[in-house]
Amino acid sequence: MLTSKPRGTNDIIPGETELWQKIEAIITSLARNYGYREIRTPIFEHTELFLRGVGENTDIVDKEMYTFEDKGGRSLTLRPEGTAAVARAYLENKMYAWPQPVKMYYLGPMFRHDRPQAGRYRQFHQFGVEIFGTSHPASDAEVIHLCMAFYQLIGLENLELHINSVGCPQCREILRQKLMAYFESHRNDLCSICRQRVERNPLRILDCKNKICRDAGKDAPTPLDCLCQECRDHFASVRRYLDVQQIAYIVNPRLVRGLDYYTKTAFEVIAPDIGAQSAIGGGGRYDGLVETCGGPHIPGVGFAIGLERTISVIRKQGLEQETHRLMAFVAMAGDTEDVATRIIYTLRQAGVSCDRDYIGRSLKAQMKYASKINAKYVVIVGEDELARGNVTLRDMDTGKQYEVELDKLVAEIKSNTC
RNA sequence: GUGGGCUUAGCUCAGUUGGUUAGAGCGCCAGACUGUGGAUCUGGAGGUCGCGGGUUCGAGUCCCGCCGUCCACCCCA
Repeated sequence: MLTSKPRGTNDIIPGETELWQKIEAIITSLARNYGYREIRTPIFEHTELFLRGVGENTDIVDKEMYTFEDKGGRSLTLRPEGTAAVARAYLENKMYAWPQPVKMYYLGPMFRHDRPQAGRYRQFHQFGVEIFGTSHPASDAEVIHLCMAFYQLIGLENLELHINSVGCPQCREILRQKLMAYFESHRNDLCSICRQRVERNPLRILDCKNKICRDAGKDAPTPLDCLCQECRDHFASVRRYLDVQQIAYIVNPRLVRGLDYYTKTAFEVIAPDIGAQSAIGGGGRYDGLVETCGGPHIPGVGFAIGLERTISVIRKQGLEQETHRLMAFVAMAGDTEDVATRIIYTLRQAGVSCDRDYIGRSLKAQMKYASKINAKYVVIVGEDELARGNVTLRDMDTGKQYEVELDKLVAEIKSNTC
């Protein structure tokens, strides 16, 4: 259909872009404030990057990638997330030779071929940050702090920060063994889906929403039970930093993140009341990722925030602010278009936003239109006033109006608004 | 990929047991003694009833398929 957008995509139209721009402005200044610099990577990458970076057994790679062949027969994929590409760019641009750590942020569209629903789209937008080159727990905490600071600046309330540690690969393997053994003996108490998970992905049984599985998994080992000493210390340290920064969090031993590259710290921000897809942001540490992409062993930590979901919370909580209004509408009464045109030019030069009628409306209709577009002032350029060297300035909020000399118009509007 | 709901004007929705030219509210455009918005009143424009089949003398209405959309599952932002 010529008149319908591809499934799961969205037009962001006037009336909405204002909010996006505001969020983008917050992101830019916030990231700079924390010492992050922007990176812009391609919208598509070699498919291989995501296969290895994100993990072949993840759902993202398994069934959600927009993969296509270019004319040279190369397999390319629209990026389903940001971290793998940033890791690639880190290596390709030899950033390991830069002063470490390297702190970067990105902002842009991601693509996943999912079935759309509330809070889930095939093209959606993420704001994310990455720190490469340090495994210091303070960097985990900083990333979490930055994440929460973003929501705070946006004005969101009632968010839950869940944190956990999924350990290093060694801890994870121990956990896997323990879980398989545990759920093997509780197999009959699981839902049909989780029964299949026992061998395939026992970790996910932990956060199954089914009550039966919750009960069955009540005494199951969690990642926290299997941490090695190093991972245990790291997690404790991250928590201390969070405490020092007075960030409220919930330790959720059942928090398991879906992407293969996560190690140690994992966190997720939950917003109740926006439907089933309530995770508005999440992240964690990925010490193995750069190595997986063919580089040296370089630790990393970061997060990604879903902008559509964030906006959904903004709307739910009634936080949308009024947009910038047009300062002046220049209305014409009689044969005054030449003068009006010059006035518009002068106003715009002076930084006063203004507009005019283009379809030959009557003065009344021009007033009506000015009112509808919520202009602050109407400048009435009429023959009578012009004879006196004046125009009429009408305040559309108060309804008061008076004549102003032509060359004092800009100053008059500016003095009233500043 | 799986399941369920929904599809009539720009938007929200009516539309009788199937029966002539498919309606309302809001919005849009205009008018109410010709230079003044919001209120009120009046008028106007705007619909292949999502698409394709089928049943019927006759389908917006009943049946089937498809598309789209919404919600949920899986999973994730």
